[in-house]
Amino acid sequence: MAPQSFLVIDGNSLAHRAFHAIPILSTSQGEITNAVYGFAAMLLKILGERKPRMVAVCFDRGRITFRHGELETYKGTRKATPDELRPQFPLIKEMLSAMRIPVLEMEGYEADDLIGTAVALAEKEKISSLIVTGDRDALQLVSPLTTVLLTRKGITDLEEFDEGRVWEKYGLTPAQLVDLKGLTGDVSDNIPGVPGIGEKTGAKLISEFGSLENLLNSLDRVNPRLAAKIGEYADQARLSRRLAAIERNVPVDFNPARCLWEGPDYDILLPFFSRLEFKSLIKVITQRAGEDNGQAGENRSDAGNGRTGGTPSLKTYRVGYTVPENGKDFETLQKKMAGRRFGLALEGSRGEGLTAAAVSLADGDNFYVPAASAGAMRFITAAMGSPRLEKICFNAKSDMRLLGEHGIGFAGLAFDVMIAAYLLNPGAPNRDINDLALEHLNVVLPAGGGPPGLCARADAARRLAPLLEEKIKLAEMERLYYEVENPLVQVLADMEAAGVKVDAGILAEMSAELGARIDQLTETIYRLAGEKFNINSTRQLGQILFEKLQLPVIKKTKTGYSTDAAVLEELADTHEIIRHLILHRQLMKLKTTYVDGLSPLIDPSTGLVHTTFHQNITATGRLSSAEPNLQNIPIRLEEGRRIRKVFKPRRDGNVILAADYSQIELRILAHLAGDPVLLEAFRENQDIHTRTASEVFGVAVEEVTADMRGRAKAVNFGIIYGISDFGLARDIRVSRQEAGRYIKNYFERYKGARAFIDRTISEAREKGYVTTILNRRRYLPDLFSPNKAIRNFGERAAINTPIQGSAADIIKLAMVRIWNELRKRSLETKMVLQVHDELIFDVPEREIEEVRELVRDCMENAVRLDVPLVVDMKAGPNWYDVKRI
DNA sequence: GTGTTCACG
DNA sequence: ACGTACGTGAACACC
Repeated sequence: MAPQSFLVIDGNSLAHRAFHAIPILSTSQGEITNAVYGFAAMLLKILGERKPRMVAVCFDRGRITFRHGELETYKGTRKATPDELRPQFPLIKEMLSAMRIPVLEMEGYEADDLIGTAVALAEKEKISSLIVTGDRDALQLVSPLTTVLLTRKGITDLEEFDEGRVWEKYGLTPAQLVDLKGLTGDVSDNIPGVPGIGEKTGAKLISEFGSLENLLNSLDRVNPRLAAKIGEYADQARLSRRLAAIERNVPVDFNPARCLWEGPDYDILLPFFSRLEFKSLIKVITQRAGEDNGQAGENRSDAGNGRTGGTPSLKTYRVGYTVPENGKDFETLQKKMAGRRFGLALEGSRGEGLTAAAVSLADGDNFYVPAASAGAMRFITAAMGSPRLEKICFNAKSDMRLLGEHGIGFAGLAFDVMIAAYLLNPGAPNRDINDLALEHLNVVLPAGGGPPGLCARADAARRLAPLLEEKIKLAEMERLYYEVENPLVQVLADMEAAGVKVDAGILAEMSAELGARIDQLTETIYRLAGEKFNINSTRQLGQILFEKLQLPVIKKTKTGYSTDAAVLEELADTHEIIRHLILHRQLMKLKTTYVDGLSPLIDPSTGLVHTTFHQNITATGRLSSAEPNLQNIPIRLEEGRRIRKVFKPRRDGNVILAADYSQIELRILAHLAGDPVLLEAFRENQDIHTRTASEVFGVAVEEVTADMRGRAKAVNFGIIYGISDFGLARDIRVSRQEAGRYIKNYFERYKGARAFIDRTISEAREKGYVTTILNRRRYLPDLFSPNKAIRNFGERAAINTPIQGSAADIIKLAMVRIWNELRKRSLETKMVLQVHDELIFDVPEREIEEVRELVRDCMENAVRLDVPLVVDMKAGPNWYDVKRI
């Protein structure tokens, strides 16, 4: 775009386009923001690419415009603005104000007319303009100085029209487009035109006669049938032309110079984006501001003094700091730190190791300690290891792991800001410390490390802690925080650091064997298909199965044929190829994900794999595991279960101990629901699925068959997930009616469960969130969605979360107690994995009995419920060959 | 980056 | 009339 340039945006058009192009997004509090997001994203993209000197956004104002004076039914067929979009207009205007972009609107005029007027004024001053809209009518404004960007689909696909492009596309000049509209009318604006004349005929006529008026005056030269029709509707055509013509002379007090754009007011825009949770846009603008800033670290004054190029600078957060250099400095610092909580931030990475530490004692009283000298390392080691020195961190576990690589211990975690923010809203997208500082402290932390960056982060952590602590207190999550989540940080750090031994030799054998079998299957599949293709490509596979081989289509995905396991299962009898495909899929999964996926993650010097446990990911309070994910190692099918053979104790003389809670989620349901039948079943330690079968099918416990028990088991799971007859039917392959009867019977026998579900949902609607037994909280904005499917989803989550989340509370509490107990007794046993309801230990044989009892005690007595908690124990030479003990 | 599939509790 | 069990992470294909 030329330097002297004016960007004019049709705000209504862009808002509608954004609304339809972006799926419904909402903040964690349920405010719908998709149009604001799409609008902002488009705007930022265009501003970044075109770098205009002036910007304005035009909006329609008032339902009745001057055009209604000409034609009452003008735009009479327009649909009302959707309910989800309407409240987003004020937000869009708020955003524009923060962007410091003027909004033009005027009673009785449409955005188009204001745009026409704005570019007309610009043209008078020889200023070039770029119009952004989704409305093709704007093409009539194209001129040597004015181009139009039309949105095509999505929010990034734009088509640029100058005079040449208009001619190419329509064979008409921009001005003639208005005449064309006079003939053809416009369905969407309810402009009549001449009935029976469409785009093709109309364009031919206008191009031949030059204008509508010329055509109407020369009807004798048109073929008679057409001429008669046009003659009959001549007045209507003239009216239509007037309606279609964009007004370029709106009496508006405006000139382009008023639209000089000096860039956003970041102090307003960033908190605004933060409030709407536009994390990605915050990234975009902070980055852009940084680039435009030129030399980092300097704040230029911005507004008012003429432009020197680029956007005004972002006010980044600057903190003072000192760099201790000699033994005396460290001594002074150490004294200063005594008895005070301090913010801590570490710099470095796995591999390069610790490079620096920052300590924040008070506003402006920060210290940057490069980890280069022996003196610095002595200081760091002493400070980190002292439990009396209370640390405030953001993601302390990663600090602990980093220090651990240098053999430096960590103690005295007073507060982890990341974990606290997670507890306050586990459903929110994970925030890094930059986001939290922006949201709660209203400051933008400097990007990058070094003294300013690291000290600012230590400082931010220190300042964030009391704010989040207060919120934790208000939400009554102090016990959950201080007795569970905060101590768990250290526990998880130790588990990760300990790692699990993996037998690389067995892994290599498995890889070779699986590879050979997969190759054989591949050959067979190619032969049966009659050609080679990529079996892993669902698209290519779909073509082979459903087009070439003409197998019946069972299910479609939104992009094509579904070929998932359920579909293949159903096709098993229709073609020999299917059973080979099923096996191929299964073996491929094992080889790529578990066998070959695991190998590169083994530390070659120790033979250990170190997963990362994420404590701030799930919406329910569970942990997750990644790189590698050791929480989804196969067990259900024997073929996959064998993978577990490679996980073994770290040394000869140790064994793997696995302790898992028996039916913990159903026990929690019994407790929460207070259902008499469930309570009795668990108090008498009955087989719960058999008991459920007996209740649902109305037979004595002794009469329950294996099949009945299997169905009852599915019903029990269904209850925990927020059952539907459809889902249950699909799972156990009975008719939907049949499934419906099971559910009905269930709730008749388990009235407490029914009451629990109803009570939980209505309470969730009232409060906007649900809670677990340790008062963990999950907000459920989905409950208030206008979309029924989404609302149902929210209701199922409302039922499931107290159950799944309470189970997470309980095992986390048990982990903390076990870790403390192992330590207190100086046992060598290491806790190495947690798999939601199961803990895995690496235990020296001599400790096995003591550890078994210790673990059982801590797990079974982690909390007191109205039903007993029961733990099953297994031990063996690897994770596969474990036997009950 | 998104969609599909599939492994676990 | 619609879309359907809850919660995750990883590999692959394809844009």
